[in-house]
Amino acid sequence: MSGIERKMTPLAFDRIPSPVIRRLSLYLRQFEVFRAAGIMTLSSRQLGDALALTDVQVRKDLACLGALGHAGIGYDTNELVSRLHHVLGTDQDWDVVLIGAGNLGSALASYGGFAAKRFRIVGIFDLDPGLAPRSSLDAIVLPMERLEEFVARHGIRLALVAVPGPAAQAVVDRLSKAGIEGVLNFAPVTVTPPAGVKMISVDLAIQLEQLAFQVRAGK
Amino acid sequence: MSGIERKMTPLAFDRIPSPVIRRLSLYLRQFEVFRAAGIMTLSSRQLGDALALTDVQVRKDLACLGALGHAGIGYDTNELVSRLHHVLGTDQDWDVVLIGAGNLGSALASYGGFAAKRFRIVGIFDLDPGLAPRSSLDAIVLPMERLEEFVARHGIRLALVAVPGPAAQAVVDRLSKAGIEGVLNFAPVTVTPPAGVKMISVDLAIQLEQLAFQVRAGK
DNA sequence: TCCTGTGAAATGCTTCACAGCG
DNA sequence: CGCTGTGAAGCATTTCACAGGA
Repeated sequence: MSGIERKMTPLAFDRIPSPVIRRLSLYLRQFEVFRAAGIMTLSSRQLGDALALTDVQVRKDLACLGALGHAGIGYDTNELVSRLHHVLGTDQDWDVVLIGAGNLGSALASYGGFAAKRFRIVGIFDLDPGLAPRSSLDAIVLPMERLEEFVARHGIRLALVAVPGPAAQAVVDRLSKAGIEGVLNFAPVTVTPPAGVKMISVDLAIQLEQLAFQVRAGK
Repeated sequence: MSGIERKMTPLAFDRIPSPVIRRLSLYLRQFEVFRAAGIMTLSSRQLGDALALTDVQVRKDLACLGALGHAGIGYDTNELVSRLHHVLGTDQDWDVVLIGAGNLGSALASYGGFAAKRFRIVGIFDLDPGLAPRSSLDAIVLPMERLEEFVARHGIRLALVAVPGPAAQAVVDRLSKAGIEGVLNFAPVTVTPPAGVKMISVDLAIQLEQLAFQVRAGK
């Protein structure tokens, strides 16, 4: 297959059901594991076993990207990795700003997992720019006043928000005005995304609470 | 349980649909916000507006806890807060161990949000116990050898795993043998939970990837 | 035979429409 | 009236069953 590469048509991404999109990231992660192990081809069954999904579900999901499987063989590891990166948007570099250089913020700043997916934290902002969060940071902590200019100058579209809860909504509103289009919010409060801004919120305490529920329910 | 209050029947928690359970944590967080503002009663409409959900969905969800609303009035803030805490399991203290005292691990150790929900990190374990992660920690970093004894002695049921990806599966297996029943995993790999262990995984890079997708798709 | 892809059935969740209470 | 609770309808997602290629 792939003489020179397959077509990479944009496809109708907006019609992929969101449960599928969430799983695509898992497929990608898993394909990369198998590829690193030198496995060139993978069946929907193998992939499903690894991720605790059925083989049919894997096939239905991957079919959303177009017919990429090979009957009798499975899916080509390299092909799927690049296809999934393309669909998910990680076939390009993304510059990101981080707001908040406290405990969580500095952990995010030095977290290696982002760089592995081509996300680069190019600016860190905090009310107190004196905070030198941790040892080796790629970026320096800047005062909030510099935010708008920095975002505009670098054409940044994504932001990580790791500020205290009470500050979060105002920060997100300000980011929106500065031109940010996507926010990954770690503040443990409900934040209403301004028009035109996509937001995903991760509340660590809520995740633990959900786990406690499952453990108690034996579910 | 407690004299006056409502009955707090266990109900059939295991039949609450999981999308509902995820939202219950959001309702709880929101009820607490309104309660802190001195608001004693809340309608499904108000709650829905705050969380970008329809009023019907809020009512259907809360109906899973039994008929707690008051027609013409709404839901009693105090009543719902304690009911939700009871259902979700945060009406009791949970002792938690943390495995991994690197960047993310030490941020988790000093994250205030857990304590606010009555989760207490009582032990931190790392291959390198010399790591004194950050300033004021409630717990000291212990060597991995002490894990089993510690978990057994304190009767701990929940663990946070913030170790490097390649170590995660082995750590989770070991935690399971030590008696842990629930794992909140931050390692960016697929981990298969041992029998009898509930697991929730949070992959920060995947969240950012999902956000990038949404931004690019304009969806 | 081992595999993918896909209509069709089954399931689960959300939304609608409305009965009923304070 | 305003607001809850709920059967029924409407949608979305998952699972089933099977056709067909290598």
